[in-house]
Amino acid sequence: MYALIDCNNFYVSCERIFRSDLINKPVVVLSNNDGCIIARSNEVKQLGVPMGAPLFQYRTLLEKYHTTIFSSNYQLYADISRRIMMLIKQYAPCMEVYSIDEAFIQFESRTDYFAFASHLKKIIKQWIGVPVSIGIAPTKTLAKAANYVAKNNTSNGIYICLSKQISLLLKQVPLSEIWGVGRNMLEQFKRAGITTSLNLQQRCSHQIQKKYGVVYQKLVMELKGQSFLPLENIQPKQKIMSSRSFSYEIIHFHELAEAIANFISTATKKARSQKSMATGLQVFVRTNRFNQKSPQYRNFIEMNFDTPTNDTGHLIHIAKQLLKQIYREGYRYKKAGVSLTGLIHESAVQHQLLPCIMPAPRKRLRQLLDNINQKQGRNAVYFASQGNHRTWMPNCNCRSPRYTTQWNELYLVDATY
DNA sequence: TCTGGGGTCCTAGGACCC
DNA sequence: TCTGGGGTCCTAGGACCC
Repeated sequence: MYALIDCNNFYVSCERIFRSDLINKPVVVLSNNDGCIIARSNEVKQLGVPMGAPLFQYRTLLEKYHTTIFSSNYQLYADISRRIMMLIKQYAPCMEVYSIDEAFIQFESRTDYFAFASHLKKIIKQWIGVPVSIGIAPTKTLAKAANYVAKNNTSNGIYICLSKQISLLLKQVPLSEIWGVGRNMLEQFKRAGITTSLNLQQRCSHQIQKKYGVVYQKLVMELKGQSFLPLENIQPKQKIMSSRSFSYEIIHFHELAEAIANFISTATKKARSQKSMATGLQVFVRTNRFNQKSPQYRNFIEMNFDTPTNDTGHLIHIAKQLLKQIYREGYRYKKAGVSLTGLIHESAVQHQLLPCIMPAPRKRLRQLLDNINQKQGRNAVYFASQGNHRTWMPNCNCRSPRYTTQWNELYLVDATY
């Protein structure tokens, strides 16, 4: 059997840990640059505010209901997530961390599913402060569906589906909510007369495979109760991306280059932390696609290396050369980013026959930089090309304190002393 | 005025091999 | 006019996820 443990309105719940005054009050969390609404409390969902909606379209409505608005605080959310996952792991060693707010666990059949789920739910609320929903079923896809019912159709946030009860479960889950059915497939299925989860479950999996491919064959088998998707281990990323929308539209090359240098710094740091080297680099820029009045331009360039690297300085240099090739004067750039591609493990690097371009001292330098930044805080030391002011950095005007990861932002219990 | 930032997998088709 | 029968690897694009 599988269980899916999913945090309720995760980012909002993280904010509420330290703001108990906001429980049962409308709360939203915004994307980078304070652009879109990416997490909503139940009160806000009930107002009809959709996921991913631009803030400016709903600001009046939110203000009318005295909604508390937060910029995103990823350091906080990542730390809370880490604590929850560690706690779950104590109860269920066979575990897959599926996303920042979801984990699958697998266990042998037992008789006390409900007691087990209730205990887990209670302990996570008590120790961490985050409410979760738990769905239990014979396959991962069905556990996802059970979690949907747990969240929406139950009062205790737990739903258990045994093998014989699959039809009863699927009757409560719209096809659009089935894991793996996106907007496109929903349309395609609809044209084939498949409009409900049960319709899809009852189709012959071979015919589904012929028409839609092996992905959807597995999906149908999973809906029938036959497990095809195993728990997966955390794999090193195959590519690492870093990009941002700017707080204003950038015109000058040097500002764009400064932003790109920062993206390289972020991406290479991630690559080093998973002991990966990049064999390729992509750089892209684009103007504001929503501002149809100003001329539009977007471009992308990539380069592959003979010698894999994760050296920040080296990659900043290359990225700047690439940026020169796609930068055009006269445009107003709103977004840019980089991707490290073809990542391979350090130990798998094939060295060149001819002298390596990356002498050993660079490796020591990289380690030193990472160590200092680890101890002293992000960007305690950085490359000059990353700039000092970074005025282009996305807005985050309503970010809460990073209560659990920054000494100077600790939760203040009493300020009298 | 204001519109996020990441990822994965699969398939079809072309280039190339013997 | 006639023109084999296998393979592999790579890439672009399309689908999905949070």
